[in-house]
Amino acid sequence: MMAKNDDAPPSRLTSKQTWLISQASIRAHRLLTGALAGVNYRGFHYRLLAALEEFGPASQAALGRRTEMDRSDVVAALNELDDRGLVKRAPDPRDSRRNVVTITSIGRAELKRLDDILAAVQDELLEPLSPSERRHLAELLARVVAHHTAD
Amino acid sequence: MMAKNDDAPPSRLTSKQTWLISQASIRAHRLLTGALAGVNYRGFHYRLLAALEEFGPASQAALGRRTEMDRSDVVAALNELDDRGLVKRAPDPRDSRRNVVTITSIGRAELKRLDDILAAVQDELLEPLSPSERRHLAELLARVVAHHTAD
DNA sequence: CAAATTTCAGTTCCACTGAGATGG
DNA sequence: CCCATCTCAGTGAAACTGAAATTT
Repeated sequence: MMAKNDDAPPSRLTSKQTWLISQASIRAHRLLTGALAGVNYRGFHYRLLAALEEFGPASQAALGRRTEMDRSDVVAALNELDDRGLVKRAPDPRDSRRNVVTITSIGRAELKRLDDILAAVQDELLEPLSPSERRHLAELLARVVAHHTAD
Repeated sequence: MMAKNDDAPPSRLTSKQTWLISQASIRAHRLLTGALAGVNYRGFHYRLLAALEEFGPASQAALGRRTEMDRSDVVAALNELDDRGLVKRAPDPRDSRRNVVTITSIGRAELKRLDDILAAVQDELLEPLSPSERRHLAELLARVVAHHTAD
């Protein structure tokens, strides 16, 4: 007997906004991790570099809060960035419990390179949408996210 | 020294659609798993019941394809549904490699109950959006997802 | 003494892989 | 012989937990 098309998901799922968001997120995640893996980075590397470049030197605990990473994972990720010379760690003279983490000039250059790569990912993800539709999507999502974000 | 607000994510992230989608997906996932956990279900239970109710009795392999679940996980999830009397498994008389899985009347009743719960979740997730905005969001996401879905 | 930071080691959860048994 | 199915056991990654050491 011929193989039927037995891989279509049930319409109960496909009609739900939660499902659409989840599917879109899976696709976005794939594009993103794929693009970063191509240049030997992971998402949290970018998040850490972005936080350091925007807010300046910070403790590891503060970086964890900003990037929503676990304290243990921050340690490991910073080890890797340190090994590549993208960040520097130094003891905080004002609070010796802390390390002050600073982005290096190499780190800034790499961040710029990653910016370009991620911009291309945004473009690829939203290819079927017009510029105004992309803005509208972002605005709607931002309102949903803000509404469910506790302060 | 006063604690600064050191938990805001970098704008490099918050401005990216991939980030917004991912954040929205995390929120949606939380609402969904929370609501289902409240009545002792998991997402894949609903997906399996929905597939069975829409497409009729199916083999476990086919269910795995439809619900995008791993073959191993389908086995475990069906064991649970079977234990609760929501599905029945019987050997396929036409192909004895297969089990034919059928939803029971109890299963249908439970699916209805879950439908109501999930409808409430959609509503809660999209609370800040008007009906027409919700439709627009769904339409934009559907186009993005379709574009990145291989046939 | 209570709280915060860095770090390591261990746990838990999930998705997936491999392989055996059965059968088409 | 090759492929599909069901099942279980095991692997590996990711996020988190606990606790120790240090300092505020």
